[in-house]
Amino acid sequence: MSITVAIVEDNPDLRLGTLYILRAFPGVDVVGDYEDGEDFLADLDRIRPDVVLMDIGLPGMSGIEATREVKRRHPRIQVVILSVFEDDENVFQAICVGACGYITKPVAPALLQDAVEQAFAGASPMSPHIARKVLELFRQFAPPPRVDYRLTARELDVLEQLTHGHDLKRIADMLFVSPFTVRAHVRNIYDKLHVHSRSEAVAKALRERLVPRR
Amino acid sequence: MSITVAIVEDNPDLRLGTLYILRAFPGVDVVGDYEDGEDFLADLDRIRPDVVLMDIGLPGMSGIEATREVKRRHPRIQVVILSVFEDDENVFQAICVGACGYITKPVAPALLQDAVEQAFAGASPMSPHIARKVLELFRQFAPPPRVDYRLTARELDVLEQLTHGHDLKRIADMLFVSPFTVRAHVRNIYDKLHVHSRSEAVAKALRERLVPRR
DNA sequence: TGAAAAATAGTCCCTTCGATCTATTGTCGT
DNA sequence: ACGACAATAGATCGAAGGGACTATTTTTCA
Repeated sequence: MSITVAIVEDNPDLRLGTLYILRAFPGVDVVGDYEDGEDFLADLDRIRPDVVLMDIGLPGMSGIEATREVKRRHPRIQVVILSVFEDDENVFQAICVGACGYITKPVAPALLQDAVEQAFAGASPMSPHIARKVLELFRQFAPPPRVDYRLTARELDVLEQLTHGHDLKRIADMLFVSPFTVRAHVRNIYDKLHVHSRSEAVAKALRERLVPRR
Repeated sequence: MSITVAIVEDNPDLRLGTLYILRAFPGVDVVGDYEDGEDFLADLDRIRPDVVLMDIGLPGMSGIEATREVKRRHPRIQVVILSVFEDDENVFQAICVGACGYITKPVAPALLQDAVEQAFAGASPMSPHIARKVLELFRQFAPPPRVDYRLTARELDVLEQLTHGHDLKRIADMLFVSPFTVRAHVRNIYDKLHVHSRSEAVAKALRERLVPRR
């Protein structure tokens, strides 16, 4: 039983090159090659490949959007991004829409075979440079070594309300205290965070995860 | 100029095996091998390797803890985890303490050389299975898909400055325009984001990643 | 059981902000 | 060449915020 693969790549040379390279490998069966996302998605339900090799820079819909649609319709299909782009935004988007791998072009033939097999086996083929980007992005979202500003529980209550954009009066109402009290807490928060305005405090609270993100 | 490498691995066979394998490669210079984290850290300031190959399951302090200390003292040192563990928790911890790569043992000699060179070059050597785990972990922390509020480039400039806590005058100075102009942009931002205060706009910008988080 | 810390409430003064306007210039796409 | 939109600049007014204070009550904890 071969691994069925579809290729989505607008550059004819790259598309055909990839096609012929994969044909050389036993165990891999290319069931379709497409020059844009629309054509591919029109065929998707019929061909149902195990693995999709997806370019990002396509005419019409982008490879990111096409990937989103693939995963929406067939979550078990493994999509590997093959792209010249390696900027944070594309990597981030690719992960978020459900790509299982990300390789920068050009791809050596042996790596291409590895990528298909790894993707099919439930692993993630990924270029080392991309992996680094993923790690860096990850650290942005993971709980960072949080600094202890010695905020009291009440101060954290107030700070969280500040991040919801409420003014002193509204916060006072929600916490059942006087606006003067809230103001006092806010002042203490400013001192402890070493900031001088509401927006700076809110930014620090969110960037350093002093309060829940949502 | 060789890449200097330190090895931390308690199993003598694996440690010496790794050592001798790396010795076979020109361009790589093993400057120390250690059987636990404490010994390694005692030598760290003296040997200052470019790359550390770190086991996780060590006697005494774990490789995770040792990695945290390495990155605290020398942030530019690249630590690659070599471990038999591939559970979510170890992968997660390794990333959080600053490891730049994660490879599961046993490691083929050629991969070992690649790993050292990639780590030194600012990339991240990572086994495909680990990469998959990282992607899955990433999606657990992934923020919601970014909404397009149709903010203009200039409005995004202003919004980003707001998240740094600056007031209108300072932002005006930095963007070389009048405070009135900044004020106008801020108003348009409020309209588009459907918010009514500075802190609410800042919170929305950071929570929904409309501006870089750091 | 005290002292320290936190939470509470208040005043005064000045600055900044937010809402609502008008208006000119520049740029992009059809 | 025109319309739509963006960027720029400005006025006015009341509301809210921020700095610098004081002061009482409650909680915590050694």
